[in-house]
Amino acid sequence: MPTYSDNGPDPSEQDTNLPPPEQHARQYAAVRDAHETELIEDYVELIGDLLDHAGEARATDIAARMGVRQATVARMIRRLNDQGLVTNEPYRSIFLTERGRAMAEESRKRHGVVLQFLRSLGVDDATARIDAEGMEHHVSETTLGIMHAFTRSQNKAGD
Amino acid sequence: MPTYSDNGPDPSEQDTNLPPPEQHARQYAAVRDAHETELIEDYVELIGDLLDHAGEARATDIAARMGVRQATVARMIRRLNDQGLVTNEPYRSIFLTERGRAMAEESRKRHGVVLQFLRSLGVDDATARIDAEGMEHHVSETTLGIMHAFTRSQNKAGD
DNA sequence: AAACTTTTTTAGCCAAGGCTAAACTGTGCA
DNA sequence: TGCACAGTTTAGCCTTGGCTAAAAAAGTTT
Ligand SMILES: [Mn+2]
Ligand SMILES: [Mn+2]
Ligand SMILES: [Mn+2]
Ligand SMILES: [Mn+2]
Repeated sequence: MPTYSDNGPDPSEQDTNLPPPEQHARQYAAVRDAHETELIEDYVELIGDLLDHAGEARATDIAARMGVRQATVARMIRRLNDQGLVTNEPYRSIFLTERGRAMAEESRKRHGVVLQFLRSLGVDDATARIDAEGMEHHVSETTLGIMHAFTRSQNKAGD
Repeated sequence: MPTYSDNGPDPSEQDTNLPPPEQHARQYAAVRDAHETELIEDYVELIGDLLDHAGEARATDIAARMGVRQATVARMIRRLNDQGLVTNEPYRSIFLTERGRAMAEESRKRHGVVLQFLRSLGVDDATARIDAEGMEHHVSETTLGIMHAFTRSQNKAGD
């Protein structure tokens, strides 16, 4: 029977106490950082998916899948171009740069790990897809590794 | 050796195929919805925590823990007041309304479930806190329930 | 009591990310 | 060939959530 006496703080206390202010602030700062890159990553990932599955990435399709207006997409494409993630010429389809492809691949992989993890936890597909879309940007490398390992062990057990 | 022939779509295909455009759009819409309420919830939750642990919630402390400037906090407090979540008088401490208390309690609970879940997955405390701060807003009720059940079963197994 | 310090508030700047409306381009069909 | 329609771009509006700077109130010290 384990005791926690000389094993760090009492775990029941760990929940009710606030972390020190600086650590607390770093938590929120990490969330703000994630939100800065989140949309960019989703656009790049989506463009990569469209290129792979539909052969080309048109603004109309991006708008339909993002659920926003074309004007919104047009401005975002300009921003992606400014950041060196896509190449595009007026009235033509959009392509990823080398950097864009790398980001798309990264995002696709991370998104997949989170989605599979939720599925192997027992979450239904539609819900898992919704939750993964938001969660993926807030999962650290550490947690991602643990999720991946968990998924693998689950799938091994159930084959 | 299992076959997937009459068992729905081939699971290996489930990852590489895009969902239909309308479903895809709903995923991103859900993320946008979550982001609309996210900050509000974090403020209300933090104010509740400060009231419980420090006895009062001062703008300075909120700013320090949020990692933002006081001017930013001041404007957010006005917004919370407009939304009927807090009461505040000039140069005095901030209090939660009935609705505010309810939201704080909700958020606190949900945050706790996600944090405990990550811990029981094996994520270290500091990382779990950072990830939970962002993930909590993107976890559906369905997934939350599954996380809670998982945590309970883990803790039962390890006592 | 006066002076100084801290806290709070207000005003105004900026970028991001939604929107509508209108102009422009390109394509396909009569 | 010409024209209509679909797709794209641009201009300009709005809200959110950061920021700085400066004014005003409250609290503390001498
Ligand atoms: Mn994604
Ligand atoms: Mn996403
Ligand atoms: Mn949070
Ligand atoms: Mn988020």
